Amino acid sequence: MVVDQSPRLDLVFHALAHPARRAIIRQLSGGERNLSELASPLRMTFPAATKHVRVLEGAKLVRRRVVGRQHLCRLRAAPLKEAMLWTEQFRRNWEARFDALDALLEEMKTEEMKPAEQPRTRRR
Amino acid sequence: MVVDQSPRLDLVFHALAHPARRAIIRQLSGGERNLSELASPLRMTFPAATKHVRVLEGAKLVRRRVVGRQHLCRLRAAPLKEAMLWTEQFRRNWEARFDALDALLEEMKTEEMKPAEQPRTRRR
DNA sequence: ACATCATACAACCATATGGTATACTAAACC
DNA sequence: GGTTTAGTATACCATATGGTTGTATGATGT
Repeated sequence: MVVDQSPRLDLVFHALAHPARRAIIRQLSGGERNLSELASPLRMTFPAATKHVRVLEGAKLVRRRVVGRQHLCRLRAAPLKEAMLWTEQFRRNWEARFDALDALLEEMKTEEMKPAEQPRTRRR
Repeated sequence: MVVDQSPRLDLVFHALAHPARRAIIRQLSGGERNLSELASPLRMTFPAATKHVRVLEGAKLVRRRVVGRQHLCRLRAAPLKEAMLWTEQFRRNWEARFDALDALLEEMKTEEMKPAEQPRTRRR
């Protein structure tokens, strides 16, 4: 498992990487919306906005149901949970209180694995 | 604040959207690595790999320091925390036990704010 | 029946992305 | 001093992305 080959995460993170799509998600967190409602606050044409919705659908973040001439979209946040779980793996890397311990363990490991590498001092 | 205009999040989520870059982050979570170490497990040429490292640097997820001819990279996970906090906003949308309450609150809100909108029944 | 509304679809465009190959620079090693 | 070694820089390529305009379709309201 050298390269974390997870096309699902690719799609989800890519979907989140655009402000318009995050704005859509935000709107949908307030409940179901049709495409016009989703598009109107975005400073772009309607087709552009619906393309963003399609990207979100591709990532399984949005589900659409057609009612008459309206396409109602609803947030499916489960993939966000997956994304958050992936991110969560690295929590210890941003928790400051672990920094010193991390540094120590790291130096002990590098010393026994790669004796050539001298222990380094940490800044911050 | 219609469109969540946060270029930082753009960069972070985009950085996470590629398996090679997630693999690099994973490696760096085990401590400092030089570019060759980062590149070797990725099935691509060295220049391609260093481009990915640059993307991570652009998102402030990786910091590089030069020691002799080696470029040592270290994970800066703080931006991951930001990303996780953004995602966290929508936790209630994927927590099943809140679904019924969410639906109720949503219907109450839409009834008082937009009287034209008829309360919709929720599936699932 | 007709106009309007909500949306789709296609063509097109500029730029970004992800990759390659090749040539270059500078430190480390013998 | 010459050869690895580690990494950069440039040019190039195919495809993806994010946007536009214009046209079509089908449901709704009068």
